[in-house]
Parts: sequence; C-alpha cells; structure tokens
Amino acid sequence: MSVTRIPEAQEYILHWGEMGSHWGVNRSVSQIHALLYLSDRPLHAEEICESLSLARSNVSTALKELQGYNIVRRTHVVGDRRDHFVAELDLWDMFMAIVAERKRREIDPIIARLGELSERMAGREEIPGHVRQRIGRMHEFISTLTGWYLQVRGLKKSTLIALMKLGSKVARFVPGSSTPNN
Amino acid sequence: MSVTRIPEAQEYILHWGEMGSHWGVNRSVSQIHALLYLSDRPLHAEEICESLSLARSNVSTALKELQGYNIVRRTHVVGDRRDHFVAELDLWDMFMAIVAERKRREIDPIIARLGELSERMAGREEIPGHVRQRIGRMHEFISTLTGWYLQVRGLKKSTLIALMKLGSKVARFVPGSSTPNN
DNA sequence: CATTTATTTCTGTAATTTCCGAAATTAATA
DNA sequence: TATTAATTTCGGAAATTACAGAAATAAATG
Repeated sequence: MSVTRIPEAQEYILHWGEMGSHWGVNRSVSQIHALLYLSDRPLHAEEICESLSLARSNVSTALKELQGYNIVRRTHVVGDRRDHFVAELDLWDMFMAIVAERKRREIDPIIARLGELSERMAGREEIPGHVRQRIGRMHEFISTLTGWYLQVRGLKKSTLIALMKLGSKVARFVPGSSTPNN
Repeated sequence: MSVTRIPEAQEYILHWGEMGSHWGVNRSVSQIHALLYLSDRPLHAEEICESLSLARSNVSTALKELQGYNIVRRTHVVGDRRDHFVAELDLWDMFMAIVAERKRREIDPIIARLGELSERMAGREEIPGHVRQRIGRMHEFISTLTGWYLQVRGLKKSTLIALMKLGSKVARFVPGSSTPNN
C-alpha cells in the first residue's frame, strides 16, 4: 500500500513536482522522486504508474533520469524479478548529487562555450573592447564560482556541515573584514 | 548600432537564452539580458525588438521581469523621452540579485508549504512515522541551507570574495577536520 | 486639451515540451 | 530454445508555454 493514500503525502508529491518544473526538471521526474522519498520500501515501475497515474513508458524514462542524477537506485526484492527503486534518503548527499549533475549538464558546457568565444575574439581589433571584456569577465566569473564549488565539494561532509553551522562566523577568519555589513 | 552585428555577440546572446530556458527563465528574458550586458549604452525597447527580432509586447514583459530581478534598470537619455535600459555590469551583484529573487519566488514558498505540512501532521498517529519524519527532515534541510545563505549574504562583498578565494582552505578553521577528503 | 508617442494588457496562434500507447527489444524462466 | 514477462524506444496526441499583433492605457509635448 502506497503513501499516495495519505493526503499530506499527496500534497508533498504534487508540490515537489510543481517545484521541479520551475527549475528545469520534468514534473513526472520530480513527482516520482518525491514518491520514492516518502516510501519506506522499494517500489517497482508498475506501482509508481498506479500511484501517480502516469504511463508506464513515462515512468521508465523518468526513472532513468533519476538514476542519471544518482538520487535513485535500483534494488531487487527476493522472489520478484522486477526492478525496484529507492531514493537517496540522506538529503545532503541528494543535494550534492543534484548539484554535481546540473553542473555537468548545464554549467560545464557554458564555461567551455564562453572560453571558446573569448579565445576566438582575442586580439581582434574589429571587435569592440567592451564586448571582449564582458564576455571574458563572464567566463572568468563562472569559472571562479565553479572552481570554488569543486574545492568545497572535496571537503568531508562533516566539515561542510560544520562550516554551514558556522554561518557568517566564517568571516572571522578573513583578515580585515571587521565591519559586519556591506 | 547594436552589438548584434558581431557574430560572437550573437552567439553569446543565443547561448545565454538557451541556458536561461534550462533554469526556468524565459528565453526572451535571458536574451534581452545578454544583449544589454554586451551593450555599452542604454537601449530603448524598440532597439531591442529590432536587434533580437522580438515583438514589442514581448520585450516589454521581459524588461519588467528583468527589473523584477534587479539586474536591469531604467535610465533616461537626454533629448529622448523613451525609457532606456541598462544591465547590471558587476557580475557578483548580478549573481546575488538573481539568487535573492529566486529564493523569494521559489524557495520561500516551499519552506512555508513544508512547514505547514509538518505542522499539520504533527502527532497524528494514523500517519506513518517515516512520512512525518521525512517531510520534516526536508523542511529542516531546506530551512538550514536558506539560513546559511541569509547569513553569508549579509557579509561584505569583499569578505565573500576573499572567502571564495580561500576555497577549500576554509576547512582549516573547522576544528577536527584534519583529513582532507570524505 | 488635443495629439502624438511610449508602454502595457489581452487574446489567439505558434512552437515547444510532456506524456501516452503501441511496438520492439531485452531479460528470465522452464 | 520457446515462452512469458519486464523494460525501453518511438511516433504522435495533448497540454503547456512563449510569442506576435491588436487594442487599450498612460505619459508627454505643444
């Protein structure tokens, strides 16, 4: 019996689906994720179809997508040869997995593209300086942010959580940042 | 004369528009932003229409949206009573403005919703414990992340940049995180 | 105050994306 | 290897979203 019978779980699933679509994630994909997240046992595709009234094929595609994000994985249930699926339950790991995949899909190609553009424009006097500069700056900016992310991502989970709990207190360790605000 | 004549600028604009649509931002909106970012002078709506071959109405809506994000602002040019528009050129400020607005629109409502749900389920024995727990944990997780963001956001820009340049070295200030990796 | 010009709102259409159902493929058991 | 069941792929229908053009509103100048 599925969590779908619980009105609050239903709401959660619908809301999660809604949210996904505002961040470029297919609604079915995020709904299925929400369902698996709330389920206390592995579900097979058929069950997901029924619970969310989605087409079998749709569920198949969505599950592949979720596995691509590394936030859902296949398992097997004894005496049942169908694939079953469970969601990552550690929210920190889930979050990091999503960020990593979005970076790979969305950010890395942008950096590559901006890099090409910058290089292609370098030294060409017929192109206004401000255009070259601004595209260059954008490239630099995104690269810097991404570099920071890569470094921080390499830290232990516990360290990261400790840093987060520190909040704005981290500023104490930056020389010459005595005034608290902008 | 518009930057649109430069093939590299064109590419930048198209690519930027493409990217926007992967993050839940209307293509016209992000294209217009890219155009203004590359322009060295304020543009009026009509110019934008021509440069990007968009309908006047479309441009109007998009400009309102960009102003809502606080990354484009109106200006006036002497001897011309039309509104002109310029983009925020400081990429850090731009980034922070976008994050702030997306938080307001997308994250805050989620937190509110999850809070309601958690509260509504509290103590109701007929709802499985794991469902209550997991929705509760999600609420807590997103709230924590957001809390951290709010704190960090309050720091001086220079401090933030200094922290970023520190990269993974910030871990030094966390007690007992001597081992470098997960 | 009338006229011109800029801007926004509204509505129908076009384009894109999502999703279903059928067909094809793959895997598992006997 | 044949048979059955599970899964994936594919093409088109349905729904959503973006967009253009017209109409309405607002602002500015003479």
